[in-house]
Amino acid sequence: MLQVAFIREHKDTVINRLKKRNIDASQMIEDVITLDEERRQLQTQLDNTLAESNSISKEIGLLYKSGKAAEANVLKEKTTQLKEDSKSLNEQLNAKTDALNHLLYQIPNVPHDSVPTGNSDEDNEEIYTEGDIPKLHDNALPHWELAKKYDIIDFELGTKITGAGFPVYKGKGARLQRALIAYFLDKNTAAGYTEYQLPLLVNEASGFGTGQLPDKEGQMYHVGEDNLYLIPTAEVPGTNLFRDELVSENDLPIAITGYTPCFRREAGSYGAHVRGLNRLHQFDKVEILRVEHPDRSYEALNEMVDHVKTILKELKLPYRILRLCGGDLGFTSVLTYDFEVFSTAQDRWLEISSVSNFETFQANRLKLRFKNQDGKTQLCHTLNGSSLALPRVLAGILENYQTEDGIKIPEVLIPYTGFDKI
RNA sequence: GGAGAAAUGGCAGAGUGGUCGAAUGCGGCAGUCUUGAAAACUGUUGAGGGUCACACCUCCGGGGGUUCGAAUCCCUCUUUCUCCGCCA
Repeated sequence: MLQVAFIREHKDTVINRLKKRNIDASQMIEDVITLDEERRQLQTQLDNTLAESNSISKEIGLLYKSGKAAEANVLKEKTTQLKEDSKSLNEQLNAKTDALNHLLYQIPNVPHDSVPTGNSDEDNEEIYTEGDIPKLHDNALPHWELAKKYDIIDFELGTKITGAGFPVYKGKGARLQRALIAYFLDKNTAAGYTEYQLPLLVNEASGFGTGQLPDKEGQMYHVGEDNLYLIPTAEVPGTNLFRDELVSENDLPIAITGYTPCFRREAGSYGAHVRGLNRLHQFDKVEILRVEHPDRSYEALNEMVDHVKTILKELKLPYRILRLCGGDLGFTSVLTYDFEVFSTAQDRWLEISSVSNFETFQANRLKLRFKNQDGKTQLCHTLNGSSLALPRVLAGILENYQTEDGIKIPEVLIPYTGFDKI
């Protein structure tokens, strides 16, 4: 969430930048400022009341010590009113703080200056393309047909044992998945990211820390009995590693990577665009995640983009990079680059990676800070990106690498699969 | 799952009703010494709110209570450790 002090000092910038998301936040921003002022007033009143009551208590202690019990008892009566006052002030303060926070949770992050204004994915800005779109033979198939033809992914079996959106990978399909995971992790660790294996279920505090809670609980699977959530992305456990941490400036940057399955309810998504591997309830993803000094978080963002580029280049998949417009930008993000692979058989672009800088938006909630050279504590910047999401990369490989007599395996993956063709 | 013990600053660890935001050690930072470093010595060093700056307020696992006053007493939750049971 945004910092109140920042809102107070940059009111107009905040309102103007939020217009990029097509929202008029002026009323909310005014309300935040008013609530915060009221909150601080109450805080001061409460502090003064407590200060008075503290000093009387000290006096009482001294009087008892010197045997003046009668005088002490007179003072005791004075504290009764103070106690009532502080109790009521405290209740008011809590109510005010809750109202302020409730409002702050509803305000999305302030988009970067370079983010284009816009409503939908049509307004995203294409900033880079690479790779040739292959010319496929006449009988080229979309990946869900290929999956059936070569018996490598079984969607019906998944539906039987769990439900739609839980595919079963078989034989060379399963092996190709494992190869991709290992390949991605190897690329990420070679680039300096430390590999982590993270819990797949998280508690409420973690969901809250990365912004899935409150409000978006409907998107996560919930284990009611233990009040745990299945992670929708490794971002949740990965970022929460640093919740309530005060790191040293020398510890920065922190760069981690992890493979996890991801679970998303995707309530309300149906239709042709969710066929096959395009949208699933359970899928695999390798994530990269960084905690950065505020001065170099954009440099880090570019490094992450370059890193993903080299992977796609090695896989020889045609892709493009988009700068997301305000309307398509995630709630917590300042600036996001989406990577899309061209699916030749479906004749459409498939999103396979999303690389974002959140600046202090997550760190503020997480209380993830570092001590700067002046000894002051300061919020870190957090960033993350997929490197990469499996199903659509798999779909891209299957569709773009198909030939009349089988699907070729990208060269860099052969050491991992142990075969060069499906 | 049963029984017992514990949770204190970046870490370790003292503190059982008032002058305790908290001894001490380690670590960090600054300095002295040194060609430089190490060692030694000296000083300094928790977080949040608030203020122009002070003052002041809050925080000793979370929440609640007793008391004029709580790190300290009571209730409750969570977590950790030890023993027993179960188990990949």
